[in-house]
Formats: sequence, C-alpha cells, structure tokens
Amino acid sequence: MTKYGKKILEIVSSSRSHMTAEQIFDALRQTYPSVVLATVYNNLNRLWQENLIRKVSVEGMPDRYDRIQRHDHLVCKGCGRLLDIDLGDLTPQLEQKAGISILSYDLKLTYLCEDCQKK
Amino acid sequence: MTKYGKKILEIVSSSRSHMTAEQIFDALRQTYPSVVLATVYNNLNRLWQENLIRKVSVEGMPDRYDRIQRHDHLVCKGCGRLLDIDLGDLTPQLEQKAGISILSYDLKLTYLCEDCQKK
DNA sequence: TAATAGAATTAGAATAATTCTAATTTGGTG
DNA sequence: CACCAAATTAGAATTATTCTAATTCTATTA
Repeated sequence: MTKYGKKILEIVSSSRSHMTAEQIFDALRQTYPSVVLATVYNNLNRLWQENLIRKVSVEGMPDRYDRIQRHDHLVCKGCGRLLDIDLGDLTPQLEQKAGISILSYDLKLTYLCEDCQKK
Repeated sequence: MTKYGKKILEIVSSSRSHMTAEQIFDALRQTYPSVVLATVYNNLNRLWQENLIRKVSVEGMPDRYDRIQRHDHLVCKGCGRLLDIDLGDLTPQLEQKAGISILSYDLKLTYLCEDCQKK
C-alpha cells in the first residue's frame, strides 16, 4: 500500500462523517499538500475494490466513503442528512432468504428528521 | 398530473428494468417526440418527491428509477448488474429496532454473479 | 550500483449526469 | 377572453468522476 493509500484509508476509517472524495482530498492535503484529486479517486476505488472501505450512494449526492465496520444508515428525505445507526448484522437471515451467499449488504432507512417534519 | 408526468409514471411503473433518466427519455420520445431531457428530470424528481416512484442509486452509476412496489435489490460487485429480489417487508422490525417511524427503506445485497465468480 | 519494469501519481482534458436560468408555452379560472 | 401559475423548453452551467499520456517512484535484478 502506498503512502497515499495508507493515509486515505486512515482518514476514511477514523471518520464518522461519510466523507465525499472532495472532503477526503482536503483532509489529505493537510499532510500531502501537492496531492491531486485524481489520486484520491484512484485510491478510493482501489480501497473499495479491496473491501477496505465502503462506498455509500444516496440519490442525488456525490458518493460518500465510509469505514468498513458494519453499520446501517438513516437518511432524511427532506434535507438529505445521513446518520449512522446499527440494526445488527442481518447477513445470515438475508442469505437464507435470498438463497445465495452475499459479500455484504446495504441498508438505508429513509425518514423525516424533526426539523423537516416541522415544515 | 401533466401528460408527461403521467406517461413517465406509466413507463417507470411498468418496467422491471431500473431505467436511467436517459432510457426513460428515449421511451417517452416514442410517444412525445419533442420532449426534452430536462422535462424528464423535472418529472422524475417530482414523482419521486411525491413517493410515486423510487430512485435507486448504485455506486458509480447514474441513478435509476423504479416502480414503487416494495422489493429489494441484488447488485453484482463485479459487473454492476442489478436484479430484483424480494425478501419480504421488514418495515415493522426495522422500525422497532430503530425506534423511529420510517418512510421506506432500501436494501441492497452485494454478491458476485456466476460470470464474475469465474474470473 | 545501474538498469529496468511495473505501478502510482500527476495535470489537465474529457465525459457524463444532473441542475439551473430565463424565456416561452400551456391550462385552468374568474 | 384575460390572467396567473405551473410546466416545458433550450441551452448553458455545474458537478462528479474518469481517462489519457507523460512523468515519477519503487522494488528487483543484473
């Protein structure tokens, strides 16, 4: 693993905020000011292929990158805010119901946060 | 609902193929040759806001639009192919575990299809 | 140590998806 | 019919991401 890859993995894994490529780029520049956005994308794609990070896509937003540790997501349909939530590991049940073995799964709950309910 | 909105809803609801905005645009042009892509996006966004269609986002692909009827998805990590699968309605369990009421949820299983397993 | 090969990085152009803006058209209501 | 609001249009603009080709790095071998 290269120095950029290592640092990017570190940034993504230690963040709890579902960073976009841009944000990761900004964070990485604090350590390596001359790095370039394409390098960030290259590394993110590589890390994702290698199952070291997760990619989270929410409709109409840039992809976000997330630590690999199992957890689920809560998205507000009003403002798009994304929160972590952990509903436990459903892999065995899902595999059984689906009748195949899966690599992983993505569970996203859509709701209306308090602020958006008011409107 | 306008004629475009109505027809787009019809196209999306009757398709089982998770169409992109482009594909919906092409389908719509068969009926209304002069329609424009922005209109398709406008209507898709409106229909989505009104909960008449679903939007499915898979990392690194354009958003896809889907009938509202509850079902889940199976995505191959190798080739990105997207299939329907129905694992039953988990809403009550999820709401209970999460402790909030949700609008909907999205469950996407990632696996490797047979073709991609060979490689 | 020098040569080399392969991978990673860079710069910047290119592409793709989607939104935005402003002008125009359409449809329904008084 | 006249008017207003909403929908549509055209096309530019923006955003996210990938691609290409040149360059640099790294590790290995001669």
